[in-house]
Amino acid sequence: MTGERPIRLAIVDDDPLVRAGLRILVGGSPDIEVVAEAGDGAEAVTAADAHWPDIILMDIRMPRVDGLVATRRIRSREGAPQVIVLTTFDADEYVLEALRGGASGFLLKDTPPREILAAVRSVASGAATLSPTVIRRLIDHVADPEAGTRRARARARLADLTEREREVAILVGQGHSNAEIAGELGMSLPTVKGHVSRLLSKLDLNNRVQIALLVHDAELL
Amino acid sequence: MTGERPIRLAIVDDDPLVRAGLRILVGGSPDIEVVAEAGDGAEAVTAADAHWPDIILMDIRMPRVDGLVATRRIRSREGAPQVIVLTTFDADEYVLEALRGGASGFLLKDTPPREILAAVRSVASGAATLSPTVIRRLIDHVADPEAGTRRARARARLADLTEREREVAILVGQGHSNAEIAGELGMSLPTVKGHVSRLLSKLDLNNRVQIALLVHDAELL
DNA sequence: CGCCTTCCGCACGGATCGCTCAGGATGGCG
DNA sequence: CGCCATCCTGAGCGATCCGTGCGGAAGGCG
Repeated sequence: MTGERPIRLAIVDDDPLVRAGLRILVGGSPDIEVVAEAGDGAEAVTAADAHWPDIILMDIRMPRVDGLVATRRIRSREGAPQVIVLTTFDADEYVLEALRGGASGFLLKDTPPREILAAVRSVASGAATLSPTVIRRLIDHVADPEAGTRRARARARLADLTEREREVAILVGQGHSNAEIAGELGMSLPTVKGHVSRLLSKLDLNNRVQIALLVHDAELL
Repeated sequence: MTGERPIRLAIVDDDPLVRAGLRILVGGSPDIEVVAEAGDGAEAVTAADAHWPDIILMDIRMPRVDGLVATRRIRSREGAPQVIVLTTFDADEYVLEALRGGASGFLLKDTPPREILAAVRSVASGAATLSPTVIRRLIDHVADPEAGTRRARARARLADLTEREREVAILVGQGHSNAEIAGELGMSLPTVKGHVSRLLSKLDLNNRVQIALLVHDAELL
């Protein structure tokens, strides 16, 4: 990697001291070159357009336009630079919002300098880098025990249905009427009714909406 | 960390060669001690009970009981050991299922030996460790633009509803009948019908199931 | 084969849903 | 005040849904 052209880096932080620190940090690495700095999100967007960096180190809490919004704006273009969020706050909302906005990294400011540089290189080569606590947050978020067991329970209840019944249940879950289902599955309307009726009784439900909700909990799409 | 008692490690893989390789790898690290080995998921569960390791390196594809099921079983107990999944396959399903099952690590088998050891130590000290490609997968999953915008779109459609209409919509989304809604909100049955009817027309839908699905997309629970 | 079980299919009736039309209450505006 | 707009409320009626009952096809078993 060091034999290639240097990585073009932009630094975005409202605190001049932080920017200076990062600049000095990068100064020791000939394979990384600081091509732009910005003090808020608005400047960041224009700087990204003007200097086409490979990577942007982005703070979140900044005046005018914050880093999350700036990230989304920058990443919405084709061939946009990669964004690594670098902040003191690892609140769940921030992490998810940043990653959804297109960030490829999320580092806390207590990250050792060496690892910040490593993250820049790693993201430049296509990977993603997150601080350990951020990874933990992300895992907890997808692991969401509630959602997991709800799906499992729903699947269990749907387990001993006939193949035909399951097909009908899924179409009910899509919001189709009995007539539509009849057409879709090639059977008569009263037959569909029969299946729906059996579904209600087997699953101990009161109406088709509850069938639909159960199907969605089971994630049969 | 090296001054403490050694990390108790269990190795679970159906391939004796892989187990041997890992054993030799760990052999060079005095701070890690292999206390158990297992060749399938069932053995893994009993071994975890018998030897209470701190960390388990777990393969996924194994005869009888696979690593995902074994992970879930082991992690369902109090004070269970941490599990690091170590596999060649990084399919989305595997990653999510493993993390939901309680795994604290997910490494691909092409991970350099040094980093496997680092991951063991890191997880032992409470952090989580994922291979870069796995992190990428995880990010893509939470970033899922579809889910994010679906919620946003659903909210937008529900935005210009009356307060009363929204209340009715939510109860429809819970699977309640019109009569139940009437009781719940203290109005007459025909009134509820009127609201539902207006909901269908305003939202351009065909039946109450679709209202329910929209409410759930908007996450109004 | 005869018997049983399970599933699919269908028809009828009562219950529920969904549409249309309309009255009444509130608030803004000239 | 008169007028309009918006919202909540309600009644009548046709369409759809849901429950019950029944017949037929397919498979297991003595």
